[in-house]
Amino acid sequence: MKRKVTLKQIAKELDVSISTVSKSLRDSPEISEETRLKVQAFAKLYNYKPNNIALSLKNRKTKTIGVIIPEIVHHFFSTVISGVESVANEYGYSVVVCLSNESFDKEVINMEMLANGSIDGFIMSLSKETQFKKDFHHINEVISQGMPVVMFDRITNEIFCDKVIIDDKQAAYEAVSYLIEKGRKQIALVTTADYVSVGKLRTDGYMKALADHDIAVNEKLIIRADDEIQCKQEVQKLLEQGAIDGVLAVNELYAVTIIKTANKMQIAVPEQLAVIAFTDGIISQYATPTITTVSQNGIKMGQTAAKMLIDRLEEEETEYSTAEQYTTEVIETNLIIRDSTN
Amino acid sequence: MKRKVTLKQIAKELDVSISTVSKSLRDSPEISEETRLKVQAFAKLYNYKPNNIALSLKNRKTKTIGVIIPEIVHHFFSTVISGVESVANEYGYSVVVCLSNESFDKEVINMEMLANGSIDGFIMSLSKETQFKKDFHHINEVISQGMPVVMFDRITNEIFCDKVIIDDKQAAYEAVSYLIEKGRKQIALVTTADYVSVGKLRTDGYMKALADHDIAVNEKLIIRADDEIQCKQEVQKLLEQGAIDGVLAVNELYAVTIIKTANKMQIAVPEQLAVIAFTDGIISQYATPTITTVSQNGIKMGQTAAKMLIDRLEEEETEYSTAEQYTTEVIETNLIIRDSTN
DNA sequence: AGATACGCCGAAAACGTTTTCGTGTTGAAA
DNA sequence: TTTCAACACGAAAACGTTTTCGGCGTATCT
Repeated sequence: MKRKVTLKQIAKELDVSISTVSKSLRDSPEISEETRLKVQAFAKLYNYKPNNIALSLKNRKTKTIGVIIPEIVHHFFSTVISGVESVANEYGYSVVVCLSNESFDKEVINMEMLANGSIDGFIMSLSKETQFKKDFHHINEVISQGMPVVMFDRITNEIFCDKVIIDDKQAAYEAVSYLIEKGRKQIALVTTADYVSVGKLRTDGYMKALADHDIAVNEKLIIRADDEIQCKQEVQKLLEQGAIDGVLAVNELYAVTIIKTANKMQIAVPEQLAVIAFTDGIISQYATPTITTVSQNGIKMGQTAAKMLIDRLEEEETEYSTAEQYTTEVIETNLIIRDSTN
Repeated sequence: MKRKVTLKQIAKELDVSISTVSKSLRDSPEISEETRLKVQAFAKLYNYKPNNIALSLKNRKTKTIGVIIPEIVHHFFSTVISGVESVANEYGYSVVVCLSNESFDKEVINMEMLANGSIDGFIMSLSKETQFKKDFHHINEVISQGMPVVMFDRITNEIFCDKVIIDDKQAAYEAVSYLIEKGRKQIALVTTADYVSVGKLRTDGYMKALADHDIAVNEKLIIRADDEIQCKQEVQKLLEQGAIDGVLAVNELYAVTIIKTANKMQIAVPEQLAVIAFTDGIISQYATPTITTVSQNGIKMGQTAAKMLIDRLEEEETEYSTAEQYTTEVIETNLIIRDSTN
């Protein structure tokens, strides 16, 4: 078991100073070619690699990005991580992932843990509980310490930082409009509680689409479901009443639940009921019928967020940071037409 | 923008030495109560938190676990991460995730990057390319430097380290046996190339089940598909010949592809074709019909791997490490019966 | 009174780097 | 021969901690 070799050991072995070794390895012109080559050869032989921790301490930067998300077992969030990871790596950054499990406390703990020197900046999406409590002190804390934060998807306007989102309202608007154009007249919206930021926006888009097409909003057709069971029950009621011929579900799980419910009631999808889901994921691609979705492009969100954060980090370096202007990038969505609409 | 406060700053402010501050904050009995309380109050006021990097450098350990997986946009791997994260957090460890994207080179680069002091140990699953090349020098490298490695799921016997796997052979055996018990006689196996370690084992289990039930193995019923398109084509051929009434697919995607193919050919699942998939994930739960699966319990795999690694790390601490015995934990699988079998 | 003990605190080393500055040697120019 | 620049290298500080050791002042014991 040969431990990692350090500059000091090389120096001692070669009977030169640590400085000489360091300079040699960094090809400093201060060092004679003879010494330089000798040191380099020795270092290569012993497979010397500089210690990241020591570098981090010295440079006061870690080249690491912290990502905090509510859940990783969630196709959307994994795609975001995937996107973050790709551009982070491209720029020589590592990624550390922490999960809040939708819990405020865990979100706070994780942030504090990472904020103490472990990372250079954050990319995060708020937990449900945080959105509910509207308590963002932990985020303001790290920002005020000069650590850049980029929020994505589940954001809040109460925090000033860079953000990347999709235009939830517009996306919902387009989805509902599509249903209307296809001749649907009684369109339900199945969403989550309003305190989840995206839920509210999607509801707004739904309403606007109806209004623009001169369809009256029927509050009974707006279902706020906490889980799939509730979703199923509520939708079943509406279907029994023959009250709907189209539905926009706020996520894939709800959409597939709705389709299954309809099937069980001998209601054909898409003939009698057209379904569109937010969040394009695996399920929509493999459900029967395949589901028309609003694609969120998590990869691109992740890539954009990472790029914004890294720009912020490198800009800081050059201390030009009078440009304290935060920006919000909007990632375009698009409707992926599949078999659950016609 | 108030930068994080350090011991040095507190010391200067309070006109004591750095040592005194450090000791006060760690409740050392060396320090008088008066000084101690004064320092603690001041530290609390300025929200002092020790710098992790400095601690890592001093203690030569980072309290961080490195996880390298082939893909994160994959339900199984995300559940594993989720499991790792939960027990890591419980023991005060962070998790940094790197993706190999099934590429050997990226796997090597990521490992070398993390191995230089960034983490205390690895949890990893081999990329396809690595399994194909059978080049494990990068893993042996870190192990020989005294860094513990735990491999899970996609492992190799050529590396000596702790491992956590499922009994792929046994699981396949049980799945096929179940099909046979349900009266299926012509059972196909749809798998991947044999160099993927789990592929080989599952094939073995399939063969053994047939043999134990006195059914001759028909090589034509063993399909090695590189992707879903190939899977579809091959299965379609078999179905046209009426050659099969049951199938074990090595993953969910293949299973759902097979079901869709059958549906299109007016072949009823499960009546005319029973389907079982390896890897219980989202798709199986929401496909139509829902799919009977071999559950892999990624969460538990992750938890077990994390526990093994942490045990290894803390054991090292006490330098009792004569126990250089590596163990392999086998996570039990179970068949989740759904609607694709009867 | 002198020796001893103890309470309280600071200096310094260590972790592994990078970098600035200083210093000794050499050779050439004056 | 003196002066000076160029060259090659080393010492030391710095990043932020923890911890060992030593020291000083006061109180206690003989």
